[in-house]
Amino acid sequence: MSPDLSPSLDDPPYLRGLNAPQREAVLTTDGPVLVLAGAGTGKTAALTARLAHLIATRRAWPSELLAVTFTNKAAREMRERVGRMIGDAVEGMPWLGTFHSVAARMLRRHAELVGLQSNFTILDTDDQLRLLKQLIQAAEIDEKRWTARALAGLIDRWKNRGWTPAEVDAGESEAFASGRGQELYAAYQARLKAVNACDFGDLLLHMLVILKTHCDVLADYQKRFRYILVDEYQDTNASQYLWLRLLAQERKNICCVGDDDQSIYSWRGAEVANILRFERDFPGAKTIRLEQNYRSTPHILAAASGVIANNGGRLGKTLWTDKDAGEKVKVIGVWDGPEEARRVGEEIESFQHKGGRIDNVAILVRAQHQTREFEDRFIAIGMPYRIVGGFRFYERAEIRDALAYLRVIAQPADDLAFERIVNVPKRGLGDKAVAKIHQLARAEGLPLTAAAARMLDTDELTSQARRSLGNLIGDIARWRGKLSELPHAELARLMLDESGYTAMLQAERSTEASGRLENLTELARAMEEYETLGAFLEHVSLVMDNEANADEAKVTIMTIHAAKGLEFDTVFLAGWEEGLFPSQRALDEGGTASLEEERRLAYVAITRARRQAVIFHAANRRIYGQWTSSIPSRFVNELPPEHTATETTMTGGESLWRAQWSEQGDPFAHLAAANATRAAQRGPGWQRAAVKPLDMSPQRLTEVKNSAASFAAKPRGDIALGQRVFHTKFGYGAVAEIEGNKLEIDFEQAGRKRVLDSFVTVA
DNA sequence: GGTAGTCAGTTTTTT
DNA sequence: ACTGACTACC
Repeated sequence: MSPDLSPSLDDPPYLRGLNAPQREAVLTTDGPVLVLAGAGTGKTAALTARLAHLIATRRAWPSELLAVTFTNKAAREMRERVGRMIGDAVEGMPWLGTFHSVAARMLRRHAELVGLQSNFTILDTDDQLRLLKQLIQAAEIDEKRWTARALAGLIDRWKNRGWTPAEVDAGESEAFASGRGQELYAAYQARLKAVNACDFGDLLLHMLVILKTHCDVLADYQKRFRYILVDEYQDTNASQYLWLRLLAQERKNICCVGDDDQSIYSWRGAEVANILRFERDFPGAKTIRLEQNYRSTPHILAAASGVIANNGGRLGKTLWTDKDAGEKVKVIGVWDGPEEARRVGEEIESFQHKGGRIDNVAILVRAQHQTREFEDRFIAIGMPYRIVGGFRFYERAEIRDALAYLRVIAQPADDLAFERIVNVPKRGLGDKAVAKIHQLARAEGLPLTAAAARMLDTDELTSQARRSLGNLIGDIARWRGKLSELPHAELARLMLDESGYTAMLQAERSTEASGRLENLTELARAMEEYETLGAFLEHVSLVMDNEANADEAKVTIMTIHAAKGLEFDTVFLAGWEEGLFPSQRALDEGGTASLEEERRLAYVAITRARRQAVIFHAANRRIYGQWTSSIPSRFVNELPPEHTATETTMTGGESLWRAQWSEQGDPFAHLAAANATRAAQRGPGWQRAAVKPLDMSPQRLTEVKNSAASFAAKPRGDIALGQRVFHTKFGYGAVAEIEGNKLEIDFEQAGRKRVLDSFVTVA
């Protein structure tokens, strides 16, 4: 059945203004659909109309639609636009969100199936690295040669591919510390489970494992989701792909929207192959191409098309527009970085004098460090600017500290949070004391807060440290008690005061410190918008964006990656030089595949412009403090000359550079994407297993809350009264009394002390 | 146990 | 050039 695509007066509002392919994308509701949407072709309009259509025609209730995006921004935009079409019904769309937020929502309902409690913590990169570092040290691996960052990257890659530790083969494992990668991955997962936490990759991987191994859970979701909608499909990784394929298998009503030419995230696991083989994955799939561009002028489109045409293996689209030709793409060669910044500044000023609004102007760079040059210049000339990316609100140290306090209260097993705050502000609990607590926690299998509480009954710590730790533990217990009485924002303020954190910042008396205090006030205020502390912490870990001053008109400076999905009247594309863009790393390591991704980046960059794109390249650039001469990017040469206007500030002109520049062949012509199928074959099959309903009763939650304090002592068998033992601090002694795992020992040098049995060895 | 000075590693980034 | 981590000192 083919839907009627001709516009008519009876059209519901959501169809108005859509062109024929867009209407087809909306009205082809059943069966698999792939929408290939080129840059600026009204993809989001079609997507939101499709959701509205499904709801308006009663094909599905809002709660029966699964709609996933990659960024919170895209999710928010979709929610708003659907809301405008269908009104409040959008409130009932719990499954519209990012992959990670949807997966987290699911995982909280089934956490126990992978050994977590439903209030699990979602770790950020910082926590993750600290944890991995501990594991690397514990495994006695040289942490200089094998860094935590490298391991984190590797584990992330494995998770992106949908591999649990058991699915990592020896060859892959070889990639870290001579084959110990898998072992460390397994240890990491065990530690995460022990502290009731997971990382971003786990949100998807755990859900994938659950769907694979619990077919009743899978069947439930397959039944629930009548229609599935996926945005930016070219950015999905293997694990997301497998997750989608499982969920769509039953009804096969899956609509994926994407553009293979805009796939720029392979370095974080995205596999363009997913979109390229959609028709094979879902036989009978209908492919719809959106090719009419509503954004850019013909010159800009032609320039972008000319560049991207150099890539192989594309699905192929021909963008067209009915706009007037407009201005050619300008290519400007300059002497060095500072001159580039100066020229851009001048161009913007003249744009301003002609009546242009500078919030319609963006400077796009390849790498974050390039933003500095522009920042310096704009400060000098008083041009208002805004740098997107960089430090986000929730990544600031003071915010992370405050969050760690909250996590210690909300999630008793969260050792990483405890470690972060144990000596912030300084309370005389340094590495030595923390190491002791760690040792005990490990020996007894306790969370750190519980181990610390136990430690207070002993003479292990110096009296000063003990007093200090006692106060902290007492405070934590008190705060936990207040959790049920006090609004959580109030509790946060109370904690920051009572812990001495605010006082610490006040004592600093610097401008930064007062900014930090303001940030903390802001944090507490943000908390008021959330029902529970748990909901707030979830928001923070999933939605790390910074919504601040958007009022004043400013020039936007950002990376090309950050600009994806945005558009501006005028776009300045800086640093188009070999080694910078395409990046040296892409040239050295990734072969053709990397180079093609850089080229897609160039395509994304050019297509951000509505009216004018200006490309810069400098002859000299300072890289890591060294001045280096550079040649124009090959992408400059790929621009069709009839659509560009070239200009140079150098004598001799651009031909000088072109003469130096010679075509470079590519020695690497391979890149395997062979792993997705492998993971699918490896699955443990469709085992039957009972699913316990999630217990969210108050009793259960209290149990969880108290569990930190209620671990039973396990006395060890090799110690009896009178046993001669050795203690690293107090030396040799004889056991005088035993009470559970607490010992009274008469030490030969130090006298009688109370210690825990895990600190002594039989002498 | 806390603080000041020396040395390596430097894309892109969202969740 | 810059940042973060580690070592040497107080």
